[in-house]
Amino acid sequence: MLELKRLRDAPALVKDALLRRGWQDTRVVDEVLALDKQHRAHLTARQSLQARQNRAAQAIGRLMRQKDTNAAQAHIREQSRLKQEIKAADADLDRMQAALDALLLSIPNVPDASVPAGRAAKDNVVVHERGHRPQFAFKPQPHWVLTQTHQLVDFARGAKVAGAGFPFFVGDGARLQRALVQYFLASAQSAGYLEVQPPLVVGEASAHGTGQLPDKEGQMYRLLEDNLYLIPTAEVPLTNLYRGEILAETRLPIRLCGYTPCFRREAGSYGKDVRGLNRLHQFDKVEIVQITRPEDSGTVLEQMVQHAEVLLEQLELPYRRLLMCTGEMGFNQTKQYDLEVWSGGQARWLEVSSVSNFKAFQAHRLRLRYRPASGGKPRLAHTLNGSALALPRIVAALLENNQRADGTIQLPSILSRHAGIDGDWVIGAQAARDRRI
RNA sequence: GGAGGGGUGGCAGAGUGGUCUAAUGCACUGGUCUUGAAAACCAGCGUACCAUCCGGUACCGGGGGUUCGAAUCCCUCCCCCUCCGCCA
Repeated sequence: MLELKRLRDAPALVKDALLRRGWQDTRVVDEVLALDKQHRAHLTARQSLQARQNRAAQAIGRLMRQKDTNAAQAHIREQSRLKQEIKAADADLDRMQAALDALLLSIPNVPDASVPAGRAAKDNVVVHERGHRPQFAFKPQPHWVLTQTHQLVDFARGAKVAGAGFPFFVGDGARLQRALVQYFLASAQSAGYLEVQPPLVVGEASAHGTGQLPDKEGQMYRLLEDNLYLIPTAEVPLTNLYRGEILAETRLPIRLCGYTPCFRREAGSYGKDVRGLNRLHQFDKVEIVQITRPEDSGTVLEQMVQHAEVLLEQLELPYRRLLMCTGEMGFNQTKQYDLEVWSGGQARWLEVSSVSNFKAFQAHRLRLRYRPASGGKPRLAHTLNGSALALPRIVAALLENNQRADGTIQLPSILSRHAGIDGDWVIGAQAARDRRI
C-alpha cells in the first residue's frame, strides 16, 4: 500500500509508474486525490464539532458541581443536537475512509527507475548466465523418471494420502532435502542472518501486512475453524516479526533467515510445466529477509541476490539471473530479480529464487518504523526478501544435471558434507539401493 | 475445554462517570552548577491526523454500545497470569 502522502506530493510520479506497469488508465490517482481532499475537509469539520462537544461537556460538569441543574439541563438539550450531527459526520467519514483505502489498495508499488518497462516474460532482462549446461552422451531423463528409478520421491502415494502436489520424499530423496536445508541455513548464518523458526500459520493481520491479502487469498490454504492461513512463504511470518514496532536505527539492518515448508493452492495450474517436482502444493524453502534504512535497500537487494547466486555456484548448477520487467514484477515490488537453474533432463529453466525490494510498501501496512539515531520522527523502514533457496526444483536440477550413463547420480561434494556422508554421494550405487523401502 | 485474576505512555504504577482526554517514580534528552563527573535543581520527553498560524482531534489490548460527557459502566473478541482437565 502506497502512502497517501506520496500520492499527494508526487501524483505525476505515481501515474508514470502505473503507465510503466502497463496500465491504460491513471484516473485512479486523481480519484484518490479528490476523495482525500473531501475527506480532510470533512475531518476538520468533524473535529471542530468534537471540540465544541468537549467544551460543553466540561461546562456541564462544572455546573453540576455547582448544583446549577437548570443551566446544566439547558446545555444538555443543546448537546443532543450536536450528538446527531457528529453521528452523521462519522458515518460520512467512515464511508470516505473505506473508499479511500480500497482505492489505495488497488494501486501497485512504484517500480524502481532501473526496472525495464515491459509486459511479458520476453521483456525480462537476462542480467547474466553462469556455469555450464551439462552435455550428455546419452538421452538424459527428466527427474520424474529418476526419482522413480531410484525411489527418491513417491508421488503416487502422496496423492493417495494427501492429494496431488503432496509427495513423499523417501530415503536419499529425504536426505537430499535435509542436506540442502542444512547447507542453505549454514550459509545464511555465516552471512549474518539470524536463524528463526517461525509459526507455519499466520492470522489475517499478518497476511494483510505483507500483501497476501486481499489479492492473493485464493493462493493460501485456510483453516476456517481458527481463521488462520498456512504460510505460502516464510516471508509472511518473518516480515511480520516486528510489525507495528518502532526500532532503534542502530538495530538496522535486521537480517533474518528461516526454513519452512510453504503451502500453495496454485489452483488452475496443470500440464507438463507442473510435472514431478516442478510445482507442488507443499514445498520447502529457506527464506532470507532484511529490514533496512531507506538509503540502504538498493545495495542490500544486490547483496541478497548475490548470496543466493553463490549457493547455486557451490551446487555447481548452471543458472541465470533475470531482472523482471515492470509487467512481470509482483504488485508489491519495486524491483525483483529471479534466479533460474538449467535442468538438463527437461532441457528448460526452472525458477528457484525470487529476490525483491519492497521499499516502504510493506512497511507502511506493517507500520514498521525506525527512529533515526539523530532523533526526530519515526520513519518507515524498507523490507526485502528472497528465496535462498526453494528446494524441490533444486532437487530436480541436481538429479537431472548429475545423472550418468550408468544411471547413477553423483551429487556435488558440498552436499556430502552437509548430509554427513564421507566421500562421494552417489545415488543408485549399491549402498543407496540397500536403503530402499 | 472449565474456573478465577489481569491488560494504562520505554519500564514501573495511580486513576472505578465530569474540575488534566492520564498523577507519580525510574529511564532518556537538554540546561544550570562543577576542573570533570556524580548529586541537586530547571526544562523537555508517546503515536497519528487536521490546521497557513493560534490551536484542535484521536488513541488507556481490539471492536461495538450506554451517556450531554467513558481509562472508568455494559456487550463482544484477542492476549497474558494462576489453578483444574487433556496432551507431544
